[in-house]
Amino acid sequence: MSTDAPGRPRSDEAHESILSATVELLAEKGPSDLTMQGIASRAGVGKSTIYRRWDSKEEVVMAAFEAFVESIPTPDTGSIRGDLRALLGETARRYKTPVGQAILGLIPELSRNEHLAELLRNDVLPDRRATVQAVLERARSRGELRSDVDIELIIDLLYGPLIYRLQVTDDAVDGSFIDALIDAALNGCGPR
Amino acid sequence: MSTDAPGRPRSDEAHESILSATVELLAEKGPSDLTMQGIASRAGVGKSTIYRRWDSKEEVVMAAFEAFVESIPTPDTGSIRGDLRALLGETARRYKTPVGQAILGLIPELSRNEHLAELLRNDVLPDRRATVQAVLERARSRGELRSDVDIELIIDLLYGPLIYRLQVTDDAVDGSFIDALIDAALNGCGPR
Amino acid sequence: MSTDAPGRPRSDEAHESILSATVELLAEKGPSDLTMQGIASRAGVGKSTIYRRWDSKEEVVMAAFEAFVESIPTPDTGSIRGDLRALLGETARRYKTPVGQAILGLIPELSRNEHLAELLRNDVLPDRRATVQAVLERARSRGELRSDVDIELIIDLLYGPLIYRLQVTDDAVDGSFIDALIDAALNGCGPR
Amino acid sequence: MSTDAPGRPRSDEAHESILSATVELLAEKGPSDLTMQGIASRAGVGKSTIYRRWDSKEEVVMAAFEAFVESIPTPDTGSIRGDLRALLGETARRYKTPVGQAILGLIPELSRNEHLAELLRNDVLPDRRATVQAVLERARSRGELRSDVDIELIIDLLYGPLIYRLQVTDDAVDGSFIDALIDAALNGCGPR
DNA sequence: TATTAAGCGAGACGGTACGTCACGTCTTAGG
DNA sequence: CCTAAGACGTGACGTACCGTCTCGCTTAATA
Repeated sequence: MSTDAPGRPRSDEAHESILSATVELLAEKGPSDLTMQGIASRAGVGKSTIYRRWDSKEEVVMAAFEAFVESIPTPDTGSIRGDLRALLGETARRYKTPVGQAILGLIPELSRNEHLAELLRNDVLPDRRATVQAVLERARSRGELRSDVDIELIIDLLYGPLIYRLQVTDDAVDGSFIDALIDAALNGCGPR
Repeated sequence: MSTDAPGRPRSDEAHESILSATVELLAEKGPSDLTMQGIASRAGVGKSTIYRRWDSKEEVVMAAFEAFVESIPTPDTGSIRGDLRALLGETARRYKTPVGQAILGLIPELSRNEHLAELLRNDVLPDRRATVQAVLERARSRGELRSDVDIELIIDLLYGPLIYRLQVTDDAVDGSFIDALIDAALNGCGPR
Repeated sequence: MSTDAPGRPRSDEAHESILSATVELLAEKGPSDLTMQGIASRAGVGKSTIYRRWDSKEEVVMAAFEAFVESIPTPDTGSIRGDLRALLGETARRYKTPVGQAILGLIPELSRNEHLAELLRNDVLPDRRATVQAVLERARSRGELRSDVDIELIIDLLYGPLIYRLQVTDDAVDGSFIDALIDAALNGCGPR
Repeated sequence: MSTDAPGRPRSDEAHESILSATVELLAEKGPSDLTMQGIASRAGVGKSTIYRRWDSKEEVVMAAFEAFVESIPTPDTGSIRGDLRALLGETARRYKTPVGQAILGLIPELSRNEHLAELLRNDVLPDRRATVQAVLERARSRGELRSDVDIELIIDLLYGPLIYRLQVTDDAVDGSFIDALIDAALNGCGPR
């Protein structure tokens, strides 16, 4: 008994080489110089092999993104400050790589492409949320956080400024910025 | 005596109808269906009349943005919470408009297009910075802020999460979020 | 003891359904909309089953032609006029059918495809030549033709105008045209 | 007062270089290796400049034909045999050229493409008819033809065999064939 | 008042990428 | 070794925009 589809199965090799080629070309030339023919020839593949799997360039890029971004490991340094410093540092580091830059370049696509947005919101963000949540739970049990803190809010509070700097102002995102950011998030800017 | 350039002067009417057409088309069809020919024919203008004024579609959109988004008035409600609530509420409202969406879509272009980045960083951001600074100065003189607070940091802390939500997570950016954001920025999430 | 090739023998059923499908599709959609995939799926056959038997689409079509066009029976009415009228009438009738139209459509392929041209010239034309020759020999023995008449020339003289009308001018090819053609071929257009 | 269309006029230079490139490539590589991109780059022209003028490759080829095949001059040798020999000889010569071959290849398209058929029947055939008619009228006035001869029939009788040979049988179309053809058309093949 | 020089709407220009389609070959599992 | 199915690499198709160029025509300041 067989449950396979009839005919020649799709090539895993082609699948992967398409995604690799996409990542490489994004890193080398940026999203606006990414072409389907370019991906195809870098991957050693026909264009139709790409279109058989995805409907548009954006979907290919998103698939490449998913394949590329493995989960950031959950840090456990014993303090919330250490954990967050590790987490944000690694996040910043990744987004500064060429591929990370390319991924940032995809963000505005989210508002146009519902499928892409769903992919991100269902597959990528929950993963990050789980990591941050683990860190915050431990912090709360150590009394480093108020008990009523909203996890979504604190994610926004930490990642929002980080991505904002990387994208918009291009100000430095270094250790001292991350420390200041954590400090502000924990202590606030109001009078003590 | 005249210092005018010789020849027929550029038509203010054409200028404005181009920007209006751009805004209309952005609103109607979204940024990715915006074409120069589309702008030109909606505006009743030749394409070269557009290219005589701007170098690319992005610059037209940016100009439409500048023309459309007049400076947000500096609020003065008597408390930092009220002022920030007004400021962030208006900012969020504007970014939710079609043109605001289009502007958000230009963000990734910033890392590739130095001219665009300069436009934004020289013309738009300082304006906002001045507004926020005025609000914060008054707050500081009322004792609502620590004296050593970093104005860049607090801008990041307020606008970063806001834009992050609008762009990435598409979570609600409403009054209660803004209140929570202000609260977190002022009081922090750490133990009291 | 067996002298057959090893393995599963080729399916006669597949063979015939390919040729039938080819004829049907030629009749329905014309040669330029004929695709191998179309033949295969109409025949309920895989593309490679076709390519195992023929090297190209043209050869499939030619094979379909051979299978479809059986030889026109040699008429014997007692006069050259009657014989030629029967022969040309039947030829015209066949070329007016959808499949006949499709065959006419293959003619220009002859100058590009040597293999196709050979097939036609070795298999189809000699057959026709023999038929015409039989008719003419009888006519000559009855004194209805000059003794030195060139059979190739008279074939050209009869079939050329017929096919020319069918293909090029789309003028009527009916009984009275055929009569006029035969008359002209026998008596000429010069003064009596 | 101006009757010009608005906007930049179409370039005659581009027009002609497209047709020349088409003819060159037909001659060099044959009709089946003729591509639009090939024509465009040989002509130093964008593909859209071609598509702005013609709807398909076939129409480009037809236009190249019209541009290439200027009208055959009406011969006047003093005898019908001489005139027809000149006319058919020149016709045969032209159809043997690469472009002529390409035109022959277009014939089956006539039964599918009404626009193409009209082009041929309105522009090309009447011209030829007029030429033949002039020759035949003179012949008739010299008593070289019966008075009741049907001009369409004699055109078919002369051109049909000629094209038939060129297309189908690939037999020689030379001086002696043309002489025999004229002789048969004038005197017929029946007994004297 | 006539000249002049740039702007104007229109639309053609040379390009380039798109997504589709058919080609002829290859690779499955099964007969 | 055949079969049906269908994926494969290739390459042409015709479309849509890009940003530039070329028309004939305003439009105002200058001479």
